[in-house]
Amino acid sequence: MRKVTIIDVARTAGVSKSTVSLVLQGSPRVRPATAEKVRAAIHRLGYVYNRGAANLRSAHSNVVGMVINDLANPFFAELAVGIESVFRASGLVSLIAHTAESPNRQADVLKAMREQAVCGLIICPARGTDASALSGFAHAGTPVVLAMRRIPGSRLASVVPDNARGAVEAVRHLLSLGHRRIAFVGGHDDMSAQRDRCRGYANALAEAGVPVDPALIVESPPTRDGGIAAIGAVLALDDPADAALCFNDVVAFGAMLGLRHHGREAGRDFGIVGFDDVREAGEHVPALTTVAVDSAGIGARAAQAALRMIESDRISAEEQTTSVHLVVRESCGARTRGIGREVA
Amino acid sequence: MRKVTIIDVARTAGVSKSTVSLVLQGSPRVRPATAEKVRAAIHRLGYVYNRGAANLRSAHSNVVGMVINDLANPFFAELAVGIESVFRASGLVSLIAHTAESPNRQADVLKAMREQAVCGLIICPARGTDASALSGFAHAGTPVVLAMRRIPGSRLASVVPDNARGAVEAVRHLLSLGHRRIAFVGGHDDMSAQRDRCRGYANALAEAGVPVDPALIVESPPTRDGGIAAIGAVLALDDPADAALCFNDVVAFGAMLGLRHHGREAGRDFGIVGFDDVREAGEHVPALTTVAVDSAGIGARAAQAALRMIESDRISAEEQTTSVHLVVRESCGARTRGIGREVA
DNA sequence: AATGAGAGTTGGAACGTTCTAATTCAATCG
DNA sequence: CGATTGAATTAGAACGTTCCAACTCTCATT
Repeated sequence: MRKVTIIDVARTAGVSKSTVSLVLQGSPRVRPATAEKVRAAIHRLGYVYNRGAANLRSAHSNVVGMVINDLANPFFAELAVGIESVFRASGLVSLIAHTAESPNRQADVLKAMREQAVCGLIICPARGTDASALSGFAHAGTPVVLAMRRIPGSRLASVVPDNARGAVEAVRHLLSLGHRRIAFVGGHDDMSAQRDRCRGYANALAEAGVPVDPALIVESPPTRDGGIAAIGAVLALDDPADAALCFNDVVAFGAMLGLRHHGREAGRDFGIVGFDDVREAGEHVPALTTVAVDSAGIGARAAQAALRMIESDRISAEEQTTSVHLVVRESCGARTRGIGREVA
Repeated sequence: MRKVTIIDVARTAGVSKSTVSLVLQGSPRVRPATAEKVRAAIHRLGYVYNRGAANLRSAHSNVVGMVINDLANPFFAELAVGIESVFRASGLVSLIAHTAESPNRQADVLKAMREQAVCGLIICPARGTDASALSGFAHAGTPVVLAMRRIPGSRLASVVPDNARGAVEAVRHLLSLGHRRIAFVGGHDDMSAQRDRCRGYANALAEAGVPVDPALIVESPPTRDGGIAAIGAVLALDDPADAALCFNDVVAFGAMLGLRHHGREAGRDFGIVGFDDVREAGEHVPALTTVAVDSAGIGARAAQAALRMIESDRISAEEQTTSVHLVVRESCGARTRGIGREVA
C-alpha cells in the first residue's frame, strides 16, 4: 500500500499538485470551489501531509529542540511543559532530550538535533557546559535560548529567575526573625544559579552589617543527600549556624531531615528557607518557606523568545530575568505550625 | 552562507556523492583510505548530515513520538525519561507532547506526529481516548505502544503495571492489620488503571469474606483535592471507613490531609495505602505505605517493545504487565513512626 | 477588435539524501 | 592474451514537497 501523496490528491481532485500545495498552505489565491474539491479528495484518500518533504524544500523546519538536564525533576518537568505548550500553540513540535547532567550525552543529543534541522533550541545546559558546545547552532544561525542557567562567556539569549533578588529576600526574612548565623548550603559554584543566589545571600548580609563567614557557605550536590551532608557541616562548626538558605527545595528537604538527625527541627529551633517552591514545599511537614520560581513561566518565556527569533529570522542575545517572591510558611519559624494548611 | 551538503563534501574529497553517502552509513565497501579522505572533508567543511532528506528517501525515519497525558506529574516525567533514554540509545530522537488529559489536544498532537512521519509512538492516552484516535497509525503500519493505560477495544501493544495484584496486596495488608471497613477512593471508572485497581480491591475483600460495600467505593479526580473530598465522603457514612486504599499517591496525600481536618491521623487511627510510590511518599509525614510502580521501567519496556516492532517491521499487540510491590511505611499503622527514615 | 490587468492555475526545477544498476580497474585464470 | 572475477566507485533516478515563472482565462478598457 503506497503512501498517498500530494500528486494522488491532485489527480483525484482533477487539479495540479501546485494547486493542492496552495490549498494545504491556505493560500487565498485559490478559488473556494477548487479548494473544496481538493479538501474532499484529501479526506477521501486519507492523505497525510509530509512535513519532512516540505522542510527539505523550504529551509524552515517546524521542529524545535528542548534539551533538559534533569527531566525527572518536577521543577524541570514543569519548565518543559511550559516550553512545549507555547511551541505547540504555534504549530511547532518539540524534540526532547534528557541529559542527566552529562556533557557527553548532551553533545550527543545536540548533534542529533542539529541533524534534525531544528529551527530553534531551548536548553537548560548540563553542569560544566562550555560555550563552544553550542557554537554549531550559532554558526547555522539557529536561535538558542538558555533556560534557568546561563553559560559564562556565551552570547546567547537566556531566561533565568532573579536568583540574587530571591536570595536577598530570603536572607532579609531570616534576619528579621533574629537569625544571625545564616548559612548558605548546597549547589556547586560552577552553576550560575548557585553563584547568583550566593551573591544575593552575601549582599543581604552585608547590607545588614552581618559579616559573611566563609565557613557558613558549603557546597554540595543539589540533592537531598547533599542537603543532609551540608547541614551537618554547618551544625558542626564551633560557632554553628542557626538558619540556612538552601540552594533549592530539594536541598532544603535534605537539610530539614539532617536537622532532625541532630535533634533539631526546622521552624522551631532553626530557620530553613528553600528555593524554587516545588509542589511538595507546601505539603511538607513543616511546610517549607521558600523563594517561588515560576518554572512553567520561564519555559514559556524562553519559548516565546525563541519564537520571536525564528519568526524575525534574526538571533538576539536578550537576557531576561523573571521575578521571584518569597513564600513564607513554617520552616523558618515565622508562623506557628498550622494543620498542613499553607499560610502564604 | 549556503548549507554544505554531501555534494560539497564529495567535491572537496574528490569522490562522488554516492561514496560520501556510503561513508556516512559506515559501509565496509569503501576503501579505508577513501573513507578517511571523506571524513577529513566532512570535518573541514563542518558538514552536518540532513536526516530530513535521508528520511524522505528511505521510508524509515529516526524520530519517534511520545505523548504523555501529564508531563508535569513526576510519575509520568519519569516514565518519559525511561522512554527517551532507551530510544536515544538506539539513535532515535523523541518528539514529545503533553496533552493535559485533553482528547482534543491529543488529537492535534497525534496529527502533528503523523505528519512528522514518526516511526513509532508511545502514548499514555488522555482520559476518554477512543480506540479510533490511533487508527491512523495502525493504518500506516506505525507501531504504537500504550503505556500505563490501556484502551478498551483496541488491538495495541501495552505495558501497564499489575494494578489488580498491587491492590490485592494492599488490601490484604490492611486486612492483616485488623481493618474491616476498607474504602477505595479516587480515580474515575473510565480509566483502566482505576478499574483494575478497584477490581483487585474487591477480589481481596471477597477472598477474606469481607462484603464489598458500594458506599465505600468513591470516585474523585486523581488529585489532592479529590482525595480530600473522597475521604470526607467515606468518613461521613453511617458506618464509616477505618482504612482506605487510594487510587494513587497524590490522592493518598489529599486523603491524609482530609483525615486531619476531621481530627484523624493516618497510621494512628486510620489506615491509608497509596499507589505509585512517588518520591515524596517516603518523605511525607507520616511516610506513605504504597504500592510501588516502576515508572521509568515501564517507560523503558514500552520503548523496547516499540523498538522491536520498528526493527522487525511487524506490529504486535503484546500486552505486558509489570510487577509491583507493596512498600510498607507508616500510614497504615503497621510501623511506629520513625524519624523520617524509610522502613521498607 | 485589440490590449491590459488580474485572478486562478500549472509545469518543472529545486531541496539533500539513498539506492539500484552500471562502470571502471586491477588481479587472476585458463 | 583474452576472459572472468571481484572490489571500489559512480551516475542518475527516486522521495514528496515548495516555489518561481509562465500560462490561460475572463473581463474591463481603449
